Amino acid sequence: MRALTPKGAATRQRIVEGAAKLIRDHGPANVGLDDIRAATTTSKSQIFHYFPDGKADMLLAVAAHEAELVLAEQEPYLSDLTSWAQWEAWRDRVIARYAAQRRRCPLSALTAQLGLADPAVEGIITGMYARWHRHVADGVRSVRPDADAERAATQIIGAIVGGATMLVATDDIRYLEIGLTEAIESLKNA
Amino acid sequence: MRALTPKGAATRQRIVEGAAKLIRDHGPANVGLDDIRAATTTSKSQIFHYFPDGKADMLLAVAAHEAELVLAEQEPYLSDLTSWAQWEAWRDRVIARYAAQRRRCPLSALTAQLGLADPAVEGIITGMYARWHRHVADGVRSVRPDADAERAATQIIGAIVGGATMLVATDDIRYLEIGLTEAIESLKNA
DNA sequence: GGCATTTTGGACCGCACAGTCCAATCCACG
DNA sequence: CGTGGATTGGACTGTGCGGTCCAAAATGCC
Repeated sequence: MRALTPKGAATRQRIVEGAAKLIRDHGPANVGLDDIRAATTTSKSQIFHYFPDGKADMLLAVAAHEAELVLAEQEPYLSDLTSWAQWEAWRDRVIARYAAQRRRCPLSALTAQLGLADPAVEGIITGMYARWHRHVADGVRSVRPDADAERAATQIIGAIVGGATMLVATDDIRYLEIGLTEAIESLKNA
Repeated sequence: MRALTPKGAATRQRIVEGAAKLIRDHGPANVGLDDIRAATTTSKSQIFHYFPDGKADMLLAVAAHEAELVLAEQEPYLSDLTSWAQWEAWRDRVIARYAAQRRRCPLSALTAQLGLADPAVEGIITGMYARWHRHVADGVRSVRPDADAERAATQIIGAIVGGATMLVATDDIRYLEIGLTEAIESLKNA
């Protein structure tokens, strides 16, 4: 891929963000290139110009964008889980975020839908979870040096993913609220 | 819908089960009517004969079938969580089951993919979760009469769903193992 | 056995949608 | 300015797939 002029880069960006939003709102299965074209005021040729391998190529960029978003949304807390107060601020931020987005959930769209077919997307997802896991495990170590940090991080992330999945499936936020709260609680009492 | 002769009922059943298996293996998005036709040695007209409203109609039957399966797999333990030994047997059964099916997961296919578009399928799913929740809450009450049974059941089911989702996404069983084990553990120490 | 109904086969239709192509325009740089 | 590459518009193509249709075979019923 040759150099991209500022204008080109902006167009590419507009496509990725527009597509990401559509996919979040309607699910990957219900979003066609024409929808993306319409929502981003671009033309077919632009999509294929910036994503030579077509839709799969673009979905890869969307996945990377969304994976970044999932972690970015949790900052600055996620990188600094060094006190119980920070842990609680993080938990509240996560819950508030998911309560707000409700079913438009980048995490669920990524994990449960985008990653299914394409191994490349799968790689992005596992990478995202690895980074997430590392942050949480670091946090565990700083408040509970004696605990099994890997195990605790696995439990906590599992609770969030379960909560997000149930939120999308049943529109009920309690699975996330209770699951995450209890996971942190059990860490405190370890 | 008029009466169905035994032969007709058998064909209908064959279609539902064949479709369910294909969907479990390849995901709803990657299964077409022709695949189902081929896998069940039926013809297009049979599918539309037994499911007049077409694919959506058939997916509804598949969803009901799979929802039944998810709960049936957990029996006889799920209906009789009256001692810690039963709880542990149930936990082991659930983990073994998911470890065996790995990514071919009826629960995830239902929750994260089938239910997205069709409100009728969504109803089946919420009904399934309601039944599941009731069983688990009953179990909690019988071993921990003092605990908040609704809250505990929510936590436990959330952990399983999270574990199943992560199993599909990353092929890692530990999210389920650890999540479910710790959720039950925290119930014991409540 | 004969009539009605259900069941089955498979050709056919139409559309949605990813992907192609080429000509028109914009822009950087000499 | 003028030239070449980047960018854009949009018509067009091919096809995969859900859905329709009708006629033939099997089955149930009296």
